[in-house]
Amino acid sequence: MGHNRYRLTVSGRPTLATVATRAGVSPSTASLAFSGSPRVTAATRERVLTAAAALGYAGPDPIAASLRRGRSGVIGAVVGERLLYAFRDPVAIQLLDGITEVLGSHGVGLLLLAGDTGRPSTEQIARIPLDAAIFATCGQEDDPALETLRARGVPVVVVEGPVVDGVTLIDIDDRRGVAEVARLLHDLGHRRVETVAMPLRLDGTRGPVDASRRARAHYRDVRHRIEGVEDVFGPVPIFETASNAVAEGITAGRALLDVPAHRRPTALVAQSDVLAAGILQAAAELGLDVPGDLSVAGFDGADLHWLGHVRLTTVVQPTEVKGRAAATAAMALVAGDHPPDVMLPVHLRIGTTTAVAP
Amino acid sequence: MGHNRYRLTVSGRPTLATVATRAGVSPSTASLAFSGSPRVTAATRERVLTAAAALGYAGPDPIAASLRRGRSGVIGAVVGERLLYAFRDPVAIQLLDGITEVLGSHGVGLLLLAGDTGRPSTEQIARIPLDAAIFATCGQEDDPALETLRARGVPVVVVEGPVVDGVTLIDIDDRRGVAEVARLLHDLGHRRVETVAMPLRLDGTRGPVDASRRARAHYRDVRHRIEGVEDVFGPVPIFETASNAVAEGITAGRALLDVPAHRRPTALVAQSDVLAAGILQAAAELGLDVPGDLSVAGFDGADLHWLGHVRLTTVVQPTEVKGRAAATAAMALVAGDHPPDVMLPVHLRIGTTTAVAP
DNA sequence: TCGTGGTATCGAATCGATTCGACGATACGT
DNA sequence: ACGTATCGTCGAATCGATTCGATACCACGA
Repeated sequence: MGHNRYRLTVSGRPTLATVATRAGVSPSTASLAFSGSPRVTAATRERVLTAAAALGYAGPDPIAASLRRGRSGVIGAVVGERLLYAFRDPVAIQLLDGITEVLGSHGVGLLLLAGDTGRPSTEQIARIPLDAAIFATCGQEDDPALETLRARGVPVVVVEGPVVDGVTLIDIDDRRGVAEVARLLHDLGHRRVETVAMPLRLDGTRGPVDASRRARAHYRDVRHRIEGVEDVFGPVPIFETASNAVAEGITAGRALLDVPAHRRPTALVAQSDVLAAGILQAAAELGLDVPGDLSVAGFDGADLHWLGHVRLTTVVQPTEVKGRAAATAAMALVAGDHPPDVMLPVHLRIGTTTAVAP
Repeated sequence: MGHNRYRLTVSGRPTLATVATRAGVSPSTASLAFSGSPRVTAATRERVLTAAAALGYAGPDPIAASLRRGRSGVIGAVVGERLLYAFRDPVAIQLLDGITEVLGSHGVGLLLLAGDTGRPSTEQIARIPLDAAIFATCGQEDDPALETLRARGVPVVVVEGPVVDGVTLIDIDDRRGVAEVARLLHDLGHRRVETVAMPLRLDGTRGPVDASRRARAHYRDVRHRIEGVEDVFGPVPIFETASNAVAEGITAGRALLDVPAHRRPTALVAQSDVLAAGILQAAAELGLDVPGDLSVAGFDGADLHWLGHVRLTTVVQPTEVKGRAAATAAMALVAGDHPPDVMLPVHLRIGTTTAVAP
């Protein structure tokens, strides 16, 4: 038999060099064979593959290939909260679904960056090889994780997050969408309207929002959805929830609806369908008829399968498209391109939860 | 200034060698400084860190470190279905939450391996550097992805999946749990009992299960949950759903309950809380009183926040613990250990959906 | 027969860090 | 003052593949 001209692994699993030697070719050729390059003869490729099979070699080590290629095939999705909470949000799930759809078709994997403290640990970001990161459900402004990633040279895509230089933004027209629903309510004669907001900051605060609190809001989309209401009604009372969850919607609903009828709002604009669902539940508890006594509108167009036959009036956003756009932008960044920001349209969907003011 | 004794990167981002040169130390020392080794003086570490800051070097490249260390810091979670469906399952989410809790504390990331075809693509598995993989919500027997992973030498943990040699199994006592709930129903006088099963295979089949279909079941837990009922009642009719979703529970409920009263079961044992929730909805539609006319039991102990005040009788499994156990086992495998299989206990939780037979 | 063009394969450099054993210097004990 | 620990730093090998430019080979035409 031929002597070994290439360094072989001392022990353990075979490497490409082992396979090459066994097939009687150079490592370079073996590599070409595995990558399916047309520069290698079918016969040679066959020999290499046979040798690999004989040695139990399952293909080039992804880590080594990553180093050489300069990319790992992993893209991170930053979901600020711990998984359990983040994934109670049907919008988050659908967004990630859209992302994986695109990434999967490129053979790239999606890695979840979560943190019970609200941020993924810097340690994690430092240790894990990421080709790019997508800020999915946590577009907090002034995010330290975003800074860390950029310092490492990891390209970043932000979904409905802060406007940062050099970061691709995938956005929807929150403000116009909410304004449309507000316009609808106004046309229906509503004048006592309040809005139930998603958290302005992740500090567990819950309750009416004053000017100073509002000025310190961390999330651009939350601000825009407030402004949309104000575009039609001018200043309205804002009730902030501690998280985007049904239970929070219930709490908010009870707080706002369990008051004397003359002070009770005739319509509530929730910043998400999940919150709206909670409000509906609170209204039912209090014996209020929707939409007879109260109109309720949401945002997202999520399919809340547990809502039963109620069709929520809402602003439908193309969540899955948003996810695909984010992933596509991320892939472009990895390829060295400079994808443009994306602004996606939203549209009003009128359901059975809004009617003329009582 | 000193001449460069170490090879520096020709252009682009600085490397550890660049930093080392600037700090006037060797690359080895710089590496030690970054890893926080006690073998390096505080003063030296300071010099290195200062040099790094000056150069805009954010720390060692994770890919290169991965190659040298032989691990990537990424663990894959195989969720068979596409994300959108997999994450409608509250149990899956809670399981993943438990997993990330442990992984996060080790600075390791969780990568989702999904596939709308039902399996993650082999291509993906080949390209992405994985230290280990956890089969989370798809313990299908004879899974090609499992084979691929093992061929690549990726350690595998299976949650409630097939029994495979050399693969760590995290299991719960499905059969005993279901038997307990069946015993309860039996003691309550129920004799016409049927069971609503999760998919036996992922082929979209829905309806009564005959012997041949049952023999071709792909999932061990599904089989065990059937056997648990049979342990008490002997052979019972089995209705298979096409997926573990509320809508499927509704469909099953309608099929089984919309029949003449004398043929209608007095109790239904669902293989999951999600399916049970659907059954409850179907029963309500048909005007059946639960638990007056019909007793319903589930499995999982998931918190279905949309169920309202109904407390489902169910078999509670420690889902989050299961996730933590899986992640812990995965970490052990990465470290070269041979973690033992784990069998977790379950317990019956009696709610308001079961009562004496009518 | 020799030159030329095209092609399949090969060599060697390279990606960027980690780690182990070696080495020099300092401190200490006698 | 000299031998010996101790401690901090350094050299060099190594992880395993990819890729570009070079080379060897073959066929073909003049």
